[in-house]
Amino acid sequence: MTRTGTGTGPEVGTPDGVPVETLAAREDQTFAALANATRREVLRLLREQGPQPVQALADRFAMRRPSLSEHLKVLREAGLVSEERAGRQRIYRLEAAPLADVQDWLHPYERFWRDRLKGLGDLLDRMPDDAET
Amino acid sequence: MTRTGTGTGPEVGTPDGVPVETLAAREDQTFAALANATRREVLRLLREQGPQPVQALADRFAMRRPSLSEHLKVLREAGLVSEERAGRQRIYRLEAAPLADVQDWLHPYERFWRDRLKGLGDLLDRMPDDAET
DNA sequence: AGGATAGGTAGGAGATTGCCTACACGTCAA
DNA sequence: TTGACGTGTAGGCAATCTCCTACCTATCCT
Repeated sequence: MTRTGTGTGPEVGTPDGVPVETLAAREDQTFAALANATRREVLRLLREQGPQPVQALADRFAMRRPSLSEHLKVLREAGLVSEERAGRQRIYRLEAAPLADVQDWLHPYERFWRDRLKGLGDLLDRMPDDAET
Repeated sequence: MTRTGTGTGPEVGTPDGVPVETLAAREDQTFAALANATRREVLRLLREQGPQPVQALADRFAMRRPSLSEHLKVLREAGLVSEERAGRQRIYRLEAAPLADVQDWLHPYERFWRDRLKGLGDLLDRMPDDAET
């Protein structure tokens, strides 16, 4: 797969000057990290019970510790967790910033389910996103 | 991997009586569908340009039509799109309801990035989710 | 009826994922 | 210092993903 952008424009960058390639890659990494139930569960544990060392997390899963370590690596590289070294332990902490990007991603879809639930959603199909009044 | 729930409780069902297994499976399907950049782009196209037949969508991607058909199948089975037959065409339409579930999933994380951006996020680490007030 | 158009399905190849067991490395305690 | 502890990494293996090229079915037009 080559084109992940609009599929049309030249697409050199954003208004901020941030290369789109980077943004798209980060988005991809975030969604990929969230695609796994174990990793989502790790995020939940860190959220509900605060920062924890690896073994405490591993105890909650039916898999060997090295496997969980790999999941933590994916989360770390996606920026969804951070690690702090404390003696021979590494304390993992939730870093929710990338989830804010997911919420931003969701935003333009919001009116679709809100309007539809109010029963007047079919209008949307004749009035697409880029044709606002 | 066996446990995708809390990792602790008996977890027989929800307050609504809906089996948790079904909910977790649906969540998994949704996140898995969103894990692919092509599929996210399809959703964006349907959102910005309204319902379209398969070929119109396929024209936007650097891949063969059958491959896109498979992506549409994934999206369909995740409930993110619906198809309506019109002659020999099949019009695909965005169905955003599962995205509302994603937003619900995001909610408990929200205060993490909001508070942290305000610079007082470290408090959260001493006051985890299930210890409110 | 016969050809063209729209799109789903089958089956296969190559890459990626997710698990495992072994092992390496740094830290702490005796 | 020596051994135990806490984690990450290497390498292997089976399953899944994502793309492809046929191929099939259904609809429309002449």
